[in-house]
Amino acid sequence: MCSRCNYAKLIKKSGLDPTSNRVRVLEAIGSSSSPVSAGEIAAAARRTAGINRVTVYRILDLLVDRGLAARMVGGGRSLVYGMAPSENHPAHPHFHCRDCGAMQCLRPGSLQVDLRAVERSFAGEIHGVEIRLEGICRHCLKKRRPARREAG
Amino acid sequence: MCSRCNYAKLIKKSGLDPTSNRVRVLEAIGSSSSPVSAGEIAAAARRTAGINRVTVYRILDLLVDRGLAARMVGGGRSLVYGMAPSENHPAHPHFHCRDCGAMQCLRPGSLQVDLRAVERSFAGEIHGVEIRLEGICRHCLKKRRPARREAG
DNA sequence: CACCCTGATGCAACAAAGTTGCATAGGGGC
DNA sequence: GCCCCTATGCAACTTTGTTGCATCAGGGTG
Repeated sequence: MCSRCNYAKLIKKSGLDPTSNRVRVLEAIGSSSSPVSAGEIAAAARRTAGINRVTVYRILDLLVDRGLAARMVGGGRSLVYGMAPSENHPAHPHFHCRDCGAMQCLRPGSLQVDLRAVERSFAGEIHGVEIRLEGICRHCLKKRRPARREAG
Repeated sequence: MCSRCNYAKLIKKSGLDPTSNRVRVLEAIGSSSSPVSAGEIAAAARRTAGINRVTVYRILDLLVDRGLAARMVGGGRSLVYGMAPSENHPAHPHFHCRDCGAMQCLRPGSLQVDLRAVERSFAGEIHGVEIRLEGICRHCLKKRRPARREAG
């Protein structure tokens, strides 16, 4: 989503050592236009240098834990990772297409929730919100009704 | 969440045969006060009669596919299942506690989103929305600051 | 009733995803 | 140099989910 982020700085700000592996993992997440799976992250990180599967999992846990990355459901049973909200990566809802399984990030702010109501009635501390839309993306819609104009 | 649901009828309405396994799986989901994992569902269903692991997975896929159940991320990497919105189970947001990992269902309607804005700008078809709050539940808050009154 | 078809289920083997324990390497302080 | 700490790798393992195939129950047809 963003290639001008200083990932090392982000990591440092969260109190972690910005090792090259960590930077590469976060970079893999941040430079993708939509959330990515652990496997894809490992593959991407491996393209620039060797990295072990286990290391990727451990780093992902760290990043999620420190609030640098966000874990969510992809299509089916898979889990995917995206950048957690930060300066260059504003919070945004996600859309999952039931047909092709693709996930996409929606425009930040395209969907607002009013947290104040819950905060009044809910006795815990709220740190974040994740909104996920489910449906059919425009590509799949087009495939389904290819002759819409003629069919009327 | 609800024990007066007629699960068999729900299943039938979706066009599926209400076999006893399917009813038991949906019942396991619907009678839990918070979303449950596939493993827990299998265990619950097994309490009333034998059921195979594979069958549970297959039924879960079916239920999710037919919109009877909803799949979401639990704590960490786990996936959990809850009732999809229906008559007796209105849509509601979920809360996940970072500390204890527990998930809870919030009151239906405690959090509203205005879909119209997205629908105007988004070129796909939206079928559903899932809202997930992340934070610390009140039990864990209490554990963290046990002597709040005295500490001031 | 025998026959056949269909869909649901079970079983076993498999594959993928994630985890654990332990060894090693590198950096900082003594 | 020595010690300690953390990050990483590696191999083995567990858990979770999937596939292929056999079986079984039910429903229709002769």
